Amino acid sequence: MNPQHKQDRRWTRRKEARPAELMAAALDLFVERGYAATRLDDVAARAGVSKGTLYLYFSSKEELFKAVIRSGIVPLIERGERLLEEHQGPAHELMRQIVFAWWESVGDTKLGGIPKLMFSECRNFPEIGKFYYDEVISRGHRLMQSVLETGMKSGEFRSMDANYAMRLILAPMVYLLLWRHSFDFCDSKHIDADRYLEQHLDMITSGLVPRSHDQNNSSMPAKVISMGKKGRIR
Amino acid sequence: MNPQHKQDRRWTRRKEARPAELMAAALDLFVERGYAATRLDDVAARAGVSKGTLYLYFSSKEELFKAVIRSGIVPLIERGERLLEEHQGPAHELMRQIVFAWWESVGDTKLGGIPKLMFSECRNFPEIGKFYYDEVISRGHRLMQSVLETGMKSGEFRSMDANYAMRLILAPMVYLLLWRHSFDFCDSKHIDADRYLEQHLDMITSGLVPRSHDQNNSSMPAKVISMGKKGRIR
DNA sequence: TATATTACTGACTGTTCAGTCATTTACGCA
DNA sequence: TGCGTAAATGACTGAACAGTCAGTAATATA
Repeated sequence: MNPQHKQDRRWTRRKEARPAELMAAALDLFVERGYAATRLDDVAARAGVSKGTLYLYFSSKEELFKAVIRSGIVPLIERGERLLEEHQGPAHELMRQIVFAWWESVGDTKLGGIPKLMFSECRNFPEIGKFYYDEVISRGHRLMQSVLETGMKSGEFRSMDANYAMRLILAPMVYLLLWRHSFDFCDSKHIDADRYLEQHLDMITSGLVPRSHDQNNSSMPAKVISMGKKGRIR
Repeated sequence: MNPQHKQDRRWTRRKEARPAELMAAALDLFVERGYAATRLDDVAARAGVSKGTLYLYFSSKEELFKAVIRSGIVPLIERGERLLEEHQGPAHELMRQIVFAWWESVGDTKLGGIPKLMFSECRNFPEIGKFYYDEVISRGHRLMQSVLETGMKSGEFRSMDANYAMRLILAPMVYLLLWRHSFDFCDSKHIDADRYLEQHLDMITSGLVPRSHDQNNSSMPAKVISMGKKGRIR
């Protein structure tokens, strides 16, 4: 009836929605192809606008990239920090909670592509790299290190260098993410993330070596193993 | 005296040496800037030739990239496999040996940039990614998994899923490499690789939880910790 | 020393793509 | 209903760069 029906219009004004849509499209493509190989024409097309419109909202490709990173991760790290503040009870429980919460909200999500992107591009964009390091990585590090230190103080964990331990616990988690976004497509044995994380938690708490009475064996006690030629455990 | 002295020549013929020099230059620049951001003019310049010469030896940028990857890693994985064949004695010793040999010959070397490169680019070059996966990653995986299975059979390690354990042991190693080639420059606390690897070996063998008599504590036994809500240890 | 061969050069081409801007279209408001 | 303005367009520009090739200079051979 109405000759000016919505369908007739070549486009509509949607000032409010554009930035978020453009950022979502950009995240998809950056993750899929990497920064350099992503064309802004494609980003615009996926967001349903023309390239000119993109430039109304972002002044350059680099600014768009920054915005994507910023908006993707700020809320997440804050959530982790809240978990730490509010937690009561044993440290290993908190650790477990953080590991799986992180996987559900980042790893198993589109956002999981951001760390991969940052690892790939941070040398080409040191400024963004520094931003990501300060706002995400270092805060994540501090978070996990606090958990460990709490556990060591209470005697729940044996005492060791918390800085290195923190890195060794986070490494397999981040590595899983990177793997998913790079070589997973080659891998015939697809990794079950829950099982991987479960076994990770198990290994770092129990170690590879059998507990004293678990079964007979010819192995040396753990202490000796850890004191090889370069033994440096302070 | 001699008017045709070597210094007077604009260039000399060095057919044999060119490919290796070009590949070395390319490795440097690919690692430093990534694949897309590396210009072939710069590669040629660093190798002391013109771009035309580069094309005498490599038919395209992608072919050059492949050649760099291929020549860098083939010898290394073979060395690891030889270690496994020849080894006598406890598995943890072999593991230790592999970890540090790998670090010395790859991690602490220009070659250490290759894994970073491959993680960054393998989605853009699936063919090269597949090649790298088949020739390097899967062989590395098989190697470490054999070590673990040997140790489990002898009772030196407690039995668990060797595929996942293998990944969890390799992850912090590769992660260290990736870190070095990306965020390390942001990090005020530079990681001491030996110490990191040492603590890694220690943690996976001994775990975080204190041994029975180490000290009093309020922690739960390790078995309980590993059997949380999603317990899936087969 | 003269000639043939080929490693090497570097200016050139064609393409791709970030970023621009004159024009067109939607829409709030009088 | 028409007018002003702001949103959106898409053809265009200029720079960067992979890949080419006609020409040049080093070296082998005679």
